[in-house]
Amino acid sequence: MRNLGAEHANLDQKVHQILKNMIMDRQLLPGEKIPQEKIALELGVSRTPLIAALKYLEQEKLVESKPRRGFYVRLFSKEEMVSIFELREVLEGLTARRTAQKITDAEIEKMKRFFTQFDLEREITDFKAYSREDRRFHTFVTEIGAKEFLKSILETTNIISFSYQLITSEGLVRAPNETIHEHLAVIEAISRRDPTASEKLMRRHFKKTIAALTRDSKADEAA
Amino acid sequence: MRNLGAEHANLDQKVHQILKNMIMDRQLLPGEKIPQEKIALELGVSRTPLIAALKYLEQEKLVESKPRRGFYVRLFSKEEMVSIFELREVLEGLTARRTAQKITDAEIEKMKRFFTQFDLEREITDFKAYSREDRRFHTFVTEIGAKEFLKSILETTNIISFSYQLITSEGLVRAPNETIHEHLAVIEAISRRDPTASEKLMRRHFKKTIAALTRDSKADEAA
DNA sequence: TTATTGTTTTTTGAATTCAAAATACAGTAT
DNA sequence: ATACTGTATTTTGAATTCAAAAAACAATAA
Repeated sequence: MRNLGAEHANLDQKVHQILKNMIMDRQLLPGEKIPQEKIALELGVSRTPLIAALKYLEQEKLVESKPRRGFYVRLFSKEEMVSIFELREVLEGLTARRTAQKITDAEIEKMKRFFTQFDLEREITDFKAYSREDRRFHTFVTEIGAKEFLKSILETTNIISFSYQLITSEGLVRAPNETIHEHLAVIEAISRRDPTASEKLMRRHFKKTIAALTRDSKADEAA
Repeated sequence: MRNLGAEHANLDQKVHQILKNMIMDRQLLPGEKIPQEKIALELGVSRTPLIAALKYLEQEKLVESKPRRGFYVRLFSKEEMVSIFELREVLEGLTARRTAQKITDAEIEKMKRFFTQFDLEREITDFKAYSREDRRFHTFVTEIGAKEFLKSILETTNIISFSYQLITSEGLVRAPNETIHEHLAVIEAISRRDPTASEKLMRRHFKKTIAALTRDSKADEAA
């Protein structure tokens, strides 16, 4: 029962971050009800900042409120997942374009080191490491290319797709050996500072994931 | 002092909508501080649902909270406005594509009636009517093409650009006689059910607005 | 006059309280 | 045993309360 109260000026963000982590770590499962009294006690705060955080998460679509019932961890349908990736397709496409325009030489060097830990000749089996690198890469591009606004929107969709990856865990949406080449192609285009190609490649990358999601079952790709 | 309390199960949304309207109607001006006690009294509710609504608006970027200072109506820099339109460019581009795929015959008929009130041969001088029609048209397309997710994001960006139009009021970003043709072209492409053309035209429509915004001053276009 | 310091008032962030609604439970009837 | 009804408990949505911080103001010093 770590006591957070009476330390920071505004508890909302802190509680928000903790809840977000709890959802991502699957301490709170999709569909599950969120026990307010219990969690408030656990964190050593009152229900007030907790509810504020829950309402924030509701807008982020990570949580759902049923009136007079309480808050529940949100559960995504496949249709919604497709919608989320469609969003990322256009948004991160735009981001890639801007990144190609703004990136510095030093950042290019940094970017080129992404995914170098993986051997292209062999099959990539460490899904966890790969999806972590995936996330780090997309975050990196976003940091450079997105203005405050876009970033806050992308953070939402990012986190959602992250939580999705954990859900279908073990099997990612697509095989790393397939997607790594797309990632490398994006890196190459941004390194060349080619905005149009960067955007196109980033969108293509997502389009393929969308196609994979749309193919009825998902039994095939993992191995 | 209309009393809202003790009527609906959840006051947050109601207060939220009222505040949103107050901002759009410019009863609360950009940069101005929002007096909580006063407004709570005016609406006949306590500060609790009011603060919840303010936090919602903060996520929508219509309001800004300075810790220990209170909430202020947000004021947008030109750079942010460009960022907002860039967002709309890709998002509504995607929406137009989906609309072209999903639209029914009846909806096409409805859509074709947009902007018919204006005479293409003459100069359009009723900016207010035109920008209302503009908003209605974009909302119409969004309704059809966007899934819940996209829609909630577009609502934010939409409303922001709306409030912007009021700010530069009188002079819109671009002259109606210029933009009306782009609108008609989008309508035509969607009527043909051509997804690619629809997306391209919608994006081009926004690209031009972005270009206009980027051109240093805005003294030229209105007349 | 203009700064500077100390005091009062206001306003915020958060806890607590409270009534209404929903849920869980127990006892009875079928 | 199962269904139904009425009561107790829990939990929610919202008001109220409270301490700490900020702003407004007044009095004094430069």
